Amino acid sequence: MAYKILIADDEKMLTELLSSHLQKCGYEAFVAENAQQTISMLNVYPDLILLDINMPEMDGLELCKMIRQNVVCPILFLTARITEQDKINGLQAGGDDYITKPFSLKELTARVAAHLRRDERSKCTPKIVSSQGLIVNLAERTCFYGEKPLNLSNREFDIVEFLMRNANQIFDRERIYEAVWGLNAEGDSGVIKEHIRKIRNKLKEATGREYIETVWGMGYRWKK
Amino acid sequence: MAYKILIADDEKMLTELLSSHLQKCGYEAFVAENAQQTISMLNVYPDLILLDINMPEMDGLELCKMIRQNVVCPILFLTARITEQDKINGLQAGGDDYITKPFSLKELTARVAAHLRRDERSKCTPKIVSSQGLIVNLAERTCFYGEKPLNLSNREFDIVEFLMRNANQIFDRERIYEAVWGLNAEGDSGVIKEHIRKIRNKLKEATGREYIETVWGMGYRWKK
DNA sequence: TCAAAAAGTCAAAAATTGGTCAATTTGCAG
DNA sequence: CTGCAAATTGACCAATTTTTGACTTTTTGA
Repeated sequence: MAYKILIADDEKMLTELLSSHLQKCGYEAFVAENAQQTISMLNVYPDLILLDINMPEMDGLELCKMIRQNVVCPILFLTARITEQDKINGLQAGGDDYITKPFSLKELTARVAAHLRRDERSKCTPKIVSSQGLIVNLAERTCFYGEKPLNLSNREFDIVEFLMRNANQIFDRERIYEAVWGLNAEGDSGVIKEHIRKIRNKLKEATGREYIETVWGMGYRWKK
Repeated sequence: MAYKILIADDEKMLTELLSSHLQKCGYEAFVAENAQQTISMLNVYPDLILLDINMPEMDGLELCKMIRQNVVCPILFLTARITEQDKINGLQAGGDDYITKPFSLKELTARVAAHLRRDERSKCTPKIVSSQGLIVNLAERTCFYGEKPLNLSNREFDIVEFLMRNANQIFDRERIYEAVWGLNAEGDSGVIKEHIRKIRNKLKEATGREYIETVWGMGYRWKK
C-alpha cells in the first residue's frame, strides 16, 4: 500500500510542486491549506505529515500539538528559519524533524523516506521515556510506576513531559508556562504552582519518591 | 546583569510604553526615534534591538542591513503588515523575528526573553573556573568548592559573577550596583557592603580563602 | 593624636518567592 | 441541560532573600 503523506501549507505553488513530486515517487499526497483543513485531513490517517509552521491563523507549534493528540506518525516541519531553540520547541510540540526552506526536492524525499523507514521499524513501539522506574508513554499519554497508574490530567502530563524531556535543567514558572501554554498565551504563570503541587502529590502517592526539585529563586528541575 | 534593549521606532507613545515596561521587567531600555539615532545608539552595544520597519526617511530593511554590519545581537521587527515575502526579505536583511502590531506586552516580553535566552545559549556559556578549586557554573548558577556548595542567593551570585568575569579589576560600589541592578535602577549602593559581607562569609566558610579584596577608597577586586 | 571618611557589622524591617487550600470558572461527555 | 472533572484563580501563610539604618571599626591625612 502506498504511503499517505499530508502536506499542510498555504502556499499553493509549493503544495502543488510537492504533491506532484511525491506522487511521482509513489506516495499518495494530500493537501491542507489551513489549520482547519489539516485537522480534518487527519481522518485519512497519513503515514507522515509535512507541516509549514508559519501558516496564518494559527501558531504552527500549537497546531502540531493538536495533531499529536490524534496521530503518532512522523511530523516534519517546513520552515524558513531554524535555531536550536526552534528545534527544542518543535520537539516539545511533538515534531520529529525540520526541513528549512528553500530545500531541494531530492533532500525532501530523502528525509521523508528515512522517516517512513524509521517509523516502520518502530511500529508498535510507542515513545517511552522513563526515569527511576517511572514509565511515561508519550503516545498514549499515560504514566505508570510499576503497575500503578499516575492518572495525570492533560496539563499535568504536558508539564511532566516538558520537565522530563529537559531533565536536570532548571525552569522558572514563566518558562514552563511559555513552553506548555505557548509563547503568546495570555495568563498567569501562577497556575504552575498549583499544577506542580498536584503532580508532586500524585508522584509521591505512587512512587514515594521526589522527582521535582525546587531551586529557590530559579524554578523547578526534574531530577533524573 | 541587565540586558540592554534598543527600541527604534518613531511613535513616541509606543516607545515610552515599551521602554517603561521593559524597564519594569528588569531590562535597560534605549530609544532611537529615527535611522540616524539608531545607528549612533549602537555604541551602547545593545543585547537586542526592536526595530520598526516603517519609519520615515529610510527603508527599515536597509537600516536593518546597516545595523547588521555592526552588531550581531537579535533584531526583532515591529510591523503592521506581514506576508511570507516580508518574512523572507526581513530574514535576508538580517532580522531574527517578527512581532506584528498590535501585540500584547506579555507576548513581546516573552519573545524578547526567548531570543535573549537563545542568544545566551548559543554562546555556549562556559563554566568559569576560578583559581584554587572554586567552580562557578553559570548555566546552573551554582558555586562549589570541591564538593561543598556555596549556596549563594541570586543577588550574591550576580555580584560574584560580575566580579569574577572582571577579575583583578577594581570597582567601586556604585559601579557594581549599576552593573548588577541595571543602569536605571534606583536605590542605594550601600546594599553592596552587606552583600559583600555575606559573600565573604560563605566563601570563607567553604574555602577558608579570601577572594574579594578591598582596595581602600577605590572599591573591591576579585583576586584571581 | 584626632577628626572625617570609608568600610564593616548586626539585627530587624520589607519584599519576594514558594506552598497550600478553598472557591470559582471552564470544558466536555452523557 | 446537567453534572463532573479539570483548570484556574485568589487569598493566605511560611520560608527566604533583600534592603535598610544604626552603630562600630578601620584608615587616612591634617
